[in-house]
Amino acid sequence: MPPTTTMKRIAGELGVSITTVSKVLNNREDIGHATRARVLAKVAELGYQPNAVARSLTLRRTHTLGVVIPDLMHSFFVEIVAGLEATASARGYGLLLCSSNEDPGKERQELDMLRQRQVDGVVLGSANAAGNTDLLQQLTSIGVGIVMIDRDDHPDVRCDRVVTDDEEVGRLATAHLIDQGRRAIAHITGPSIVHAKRRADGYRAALKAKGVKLRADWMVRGGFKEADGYRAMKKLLAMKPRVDAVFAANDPAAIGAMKAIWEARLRVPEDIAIVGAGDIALGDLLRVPLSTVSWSREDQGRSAAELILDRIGEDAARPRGPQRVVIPPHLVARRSSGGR
Amino acid sequence: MPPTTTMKRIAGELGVSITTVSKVLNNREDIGHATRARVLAKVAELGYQPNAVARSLTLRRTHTLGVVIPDLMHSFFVEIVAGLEATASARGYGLLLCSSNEDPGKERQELDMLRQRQVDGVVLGSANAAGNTDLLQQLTSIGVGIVMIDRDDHPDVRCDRVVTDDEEVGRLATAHLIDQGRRAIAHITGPSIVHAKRRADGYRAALKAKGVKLRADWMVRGGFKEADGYRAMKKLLAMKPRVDAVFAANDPAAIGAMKAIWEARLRVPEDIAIVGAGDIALGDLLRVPLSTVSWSREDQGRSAAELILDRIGEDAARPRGPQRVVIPPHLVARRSSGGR
DNA sequence: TCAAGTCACTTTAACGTTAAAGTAAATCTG
DNA sequence: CAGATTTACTTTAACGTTAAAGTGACTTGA
Repeated sequence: MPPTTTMKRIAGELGVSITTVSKVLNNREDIGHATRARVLAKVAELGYQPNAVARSLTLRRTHTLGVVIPDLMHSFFVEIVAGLEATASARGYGLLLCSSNEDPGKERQELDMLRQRQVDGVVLGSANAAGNTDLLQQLTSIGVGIVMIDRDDHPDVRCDRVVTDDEEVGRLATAHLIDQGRRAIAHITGPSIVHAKRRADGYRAALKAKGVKLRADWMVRGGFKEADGYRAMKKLLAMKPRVDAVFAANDPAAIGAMKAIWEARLRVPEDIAIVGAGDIALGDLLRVPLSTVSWSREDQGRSAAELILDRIGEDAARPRGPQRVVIPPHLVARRSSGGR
Repeated sequence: MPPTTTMKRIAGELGVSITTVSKVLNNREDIGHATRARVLAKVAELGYQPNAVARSLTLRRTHTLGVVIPDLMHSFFVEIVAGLEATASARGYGLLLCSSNEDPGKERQELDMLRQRQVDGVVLGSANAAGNTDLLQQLTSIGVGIVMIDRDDHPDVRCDRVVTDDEEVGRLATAHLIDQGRRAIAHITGPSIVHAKRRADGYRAALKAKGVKLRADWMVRGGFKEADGYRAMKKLLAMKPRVDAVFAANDPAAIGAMKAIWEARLRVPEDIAIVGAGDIALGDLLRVPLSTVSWSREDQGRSAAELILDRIGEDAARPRGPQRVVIPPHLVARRSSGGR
């Protein structure tokens, strides 16, 4: 192994002090023309690269963000990470990626690891992490910036948040179905998290706004998985009169619902129109392309990175209160709602 | 901001030397019962956490792997990262994630960044990176381990590799179509990289092995994107007699081919059977579920992590030559091939 | 009983960098 | 032309940790 090139080596070969080399590399003013040139030449000759670890130690800055997401396999989070990566990388920050697998224990462990590694900030995409409030507070207290993605829990943690307008998601989906002339519109709800509840609120609000009847038994308990949507739809199909449209809390649930409809030998959208939410990849390639409510995950990731970097970066303005960025959703009308 | 708890602080409060604290935390033998207990108590009381940056500086080990992939949006690479993450995290290693966007320039920049950050190893998932051989060699020369995923270029770089058996991929797909009774089997090729060429080799080999005629004009130039498959299929549909089966170099191309078939008012698989490769997410939810050849990307990621950690980890055996792990593919028969 | 260990520590130095304070020599100022 | 200022550096200390060498006190062995 060749000896690593350090400032010491450069200084030694030139007969100047290490500090002089450091100053040249940091573009300090108090270095003479000639010396600067000599140092730069040597740096090029030896292919010197600064050691970021040593730098981090003195500067107390790692230029690294920790990213904790619940599930790498879920395209949703990955798209957010893509947005994060683009912004962070452009600003010279690295991303330390962790997966919590929805497990608060693992999440805790990962957060601890990130703290030990002295990351400058943490992006938290976990869907559930009750119980780690203490750690999060501790992190902010030692100056680590935190951004939460699509979460409204941990009210006591002073941090930025980037969220979707979930009520608007429900409103857009439902209003679209009404606009398509449907009047018996059901909702397959998600799990009991704020997230999903707000989508249900939007569903109710849209019906009310347009004066369409809301029947309590048309809101059936579902979930965020395909099987949940399937089961819920089975229940809806058993009711009379039959509903003519369904807004499912997310796309996998909507796909499950479609499967149940086909099994009952009915047609989508002729007999029952379907709208989901989340715009999963390939939704447009399904047997019946799925209408959905979408929002830019890349923007969400980008915003998260910007918030945190503006808070902790060198050019950080004076301290400011917790920010909240809302990413607006929009309707993607495909065939499942008869929208196209 | 509360003062950070360091070994210095602990040593100070107890009136012992910093080294003593360090020894306790590293479970060294030469510390007395009583002292050990006192230190441990203080550590717990102050919630001391070691500073990984300082540790890295002295130990010359960051316990971090760099991961460079071409595209975060592509589920293929993400699944590999998931495999990597699980293994690395379990062994106490962090993952520094970079996206090269298929751009050799950006890749170079990312590799440089990883070097400055003193990562212990690099996992290279980039699809193309001609021109960076020098950097890679330099990295290995300073002791950084490298694993390449699904690549056979850069023959001069001494590193481990984890690849699929692409010829087998082609063989499995083609043999399956033959077994389904098809005899006019076309192949939509991928781009001109070894990867895709080997799949074509497998196609030819399978036909030959089973004595099925191979017509040169049944191999049409495609690509790895949906549009490529669509275009290629258009050409195939213009030929007489019509083919009754197609093996597309990957799933997106297969999906494009199906679209072309439907546009021609033909049926899949009744008129033309289709098999892809790669097993993209949701392939089973398509209008016609897509038959494909799959292999475990998670295993691929896991293997990569194991190879590199066994090479560079503290428990690393004596130096060994470059390893090569082959992940075996298997057929996933769905409806598009009439296989189910 | 005294040299040779052993035990339980401490001291010193180092990892590669930057910040702050120090210092000669050259230059300006009135 | 003496004192103040500027220029172009160097010295010292620090970031938080670990490795290697050192050091007394106490134990062992013949």
